[in-house]
Amino acid sequence: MAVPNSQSRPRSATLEEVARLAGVSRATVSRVVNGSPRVSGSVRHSVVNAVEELGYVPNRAARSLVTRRSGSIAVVITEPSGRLFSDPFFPRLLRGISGGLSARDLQLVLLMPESPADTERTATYLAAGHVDGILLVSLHGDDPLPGRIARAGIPFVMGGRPLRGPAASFVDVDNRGGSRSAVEHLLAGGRRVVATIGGPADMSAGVDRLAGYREARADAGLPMDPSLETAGDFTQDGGAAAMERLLAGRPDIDAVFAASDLMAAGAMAVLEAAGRRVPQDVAVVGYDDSPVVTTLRPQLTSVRQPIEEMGHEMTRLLIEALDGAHPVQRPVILATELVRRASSAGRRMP
Amino acid sequence: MAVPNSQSRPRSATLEEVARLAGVSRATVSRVVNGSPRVSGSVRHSVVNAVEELGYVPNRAARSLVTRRSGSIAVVITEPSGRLFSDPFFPRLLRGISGGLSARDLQLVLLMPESPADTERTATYLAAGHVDGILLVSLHGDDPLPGRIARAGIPFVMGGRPLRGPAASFVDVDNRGGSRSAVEHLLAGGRRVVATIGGPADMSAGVDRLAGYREARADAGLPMDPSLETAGDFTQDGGAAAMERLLAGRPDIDAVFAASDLMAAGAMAVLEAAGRRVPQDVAVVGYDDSPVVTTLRPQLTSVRQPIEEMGHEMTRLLIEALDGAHPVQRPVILATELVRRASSAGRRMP
DNA sequence: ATTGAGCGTGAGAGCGCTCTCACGGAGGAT
DNA sequence: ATCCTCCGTGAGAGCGCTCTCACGCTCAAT
Repeated sequence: MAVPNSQSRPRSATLEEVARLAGVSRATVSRVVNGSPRVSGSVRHSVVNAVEELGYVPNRAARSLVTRRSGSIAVVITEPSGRLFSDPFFPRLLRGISGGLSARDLQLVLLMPESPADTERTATYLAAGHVDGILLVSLHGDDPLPGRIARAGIPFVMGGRPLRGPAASFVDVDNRGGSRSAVEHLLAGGRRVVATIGGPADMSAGVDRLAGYREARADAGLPMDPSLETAGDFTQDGGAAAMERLLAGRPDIDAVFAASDLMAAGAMAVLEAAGRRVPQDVAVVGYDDSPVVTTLRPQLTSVRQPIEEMGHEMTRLLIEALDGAHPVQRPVILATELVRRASSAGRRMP
Repeated sequence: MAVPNSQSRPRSATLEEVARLAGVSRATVSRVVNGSPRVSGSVRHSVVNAVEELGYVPNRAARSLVTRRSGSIAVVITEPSGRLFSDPFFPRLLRGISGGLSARDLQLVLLMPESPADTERTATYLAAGHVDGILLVSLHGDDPLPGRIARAGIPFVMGGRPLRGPAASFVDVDNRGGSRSAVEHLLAGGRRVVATIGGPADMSAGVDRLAGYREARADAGLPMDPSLETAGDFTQDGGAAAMERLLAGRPDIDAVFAASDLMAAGAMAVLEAAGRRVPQDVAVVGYDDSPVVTTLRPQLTSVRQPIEEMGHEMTRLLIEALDGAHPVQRPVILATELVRRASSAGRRMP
């Protein structure tokens, strides 16, 4: 058992003490603290003074014991290690989320389950109602969390379109449109053998970006060609391995669209090693427009996603769900933008 | 006022209900749930059954109301935006911290104050005792948080040696030794005009890495030379600007040690633009050994820091402080390792 | 047999807060 | 003058838990 050392720490003032000092009842102090309008000016004033004099801060535990609200929301990032290290996506998303929170006095609790055991613990924790709402990020198809949470009746919002699971609010970027614009750009630049390195097939970001690639080809009258499609795991190593597979099967490739910048970086390294010049021999386009793109040589053309805004929207939707008695489930899709750089310079100059 | 929608959600079972089902008192259920040894086998068994049948999960608010412990610890990252986006340091550190937590049933609360107003809110929140302990990361010299927290008597551990402020436990890497080894490596490779791009002067990581650079020079009989020293802010842009300053003042530079990989990347871009070849004309060494180093051409020699381990150690120290009645203040310094890559290949072959 | 120690269990207080309800007084309508 | 309404305030219950204390039982020591 842990040693109870709480006694040694200074205990802050209680409502009771403030009430005594101000010469009113606990109920009145509570009203003032919580901004109730039903308090006369003079009483409010003396209460405020007492609060300041004692440095009173409400005890959250006591408050949430009766209100059944914790005043905090959880962000759950379910990522089997690896990406969390290298992908700038997460810090940016967190920033957006935390920015959206600033107006409300809500605390952000970050949970990063990795093992199935972690996920189980996390599910229990969440289902126990220890947070008022949940943001789920980086979901894979088979994640049990959305189901568990939905059953427990806790409001939640997902980042990225869920492939399956219960109906719920989510925020996503226009993955399909983004990759479409990337591929259209490559075709417009005179490229004819355009391959793709897709994302994981169990994530909507992977599925949708592949769909956009196929659509752009179809619009240009190009049939689907399995020898030009392969998948990675969004990491640099995964991108390199994918590029090797593509090159082995289709040496005539003259453009590659990778579903993440890191995969594009891996692909470029492999192309370089294989003696292919970028962009002269093979054009490359990435996805994310992460900071890494400017360190690459040549600099990488990439699909920019409004990641901070995505986080911000997620928070907004969740707060809406927290406030409204009627939980409205709705998707929010954010637009992407192709940022052209040297890695995909066209063959024929316009 | 917020709409109270808590009523609509299913309420989980209480101790009372479990006790009734198991035919014992609340106190006994509490003992079982908290693993007290003073319960007979048969009673324990029937309580466990009742707990499972009802899906009982203790209410944290009620528990911490009486125990005066919240069961959570905060990680406070005080970073004026910018770096949080691009620097892989933070996700890695968080991973280490959260890994160190897994044994204990502690929740991680992440706080990222950016503005002074945020910092104020955060200080109030923390001082109110809403968390049992605090991890402070990325502290700048003038941060008011350590003082506030120390005064409130809440256990905390800092990441990185504090430049000033109250005595406290901290975990740091051997910044001085790390940069020493980097500069020694450059000198051993036949470089003679070795410059440095240091970190911010208000952070110990900046101060200590500069000290290591000077020490290595002194050991080699080279005097301190202000024209070879400049400082950046750990970002890529900052590194680029610093490199430009250096090059303008000392065109004869043949090596640069940058106090972060991102600054090294910025420096390399400037060198390239200036027509200097890396490593033939100018050798470059970075610090962090972050994933970005392998995307650079040539690949970047860098000082590897055990960042995950640092997070892990911070958690360990904090838990120690939480458990022990006597808060021992002590520093932990972790070793670094120079990882040699192409960007600093020696001039004379050994 | 008698005492006492020790152990498992229950009763009950109380953590600090919110919220309902009742109450008294002011002020308007009759 | 009487009644009713409304509003500011206080009393008090109770949220779910932990923890102290007391009780009764068993079993060894006398």
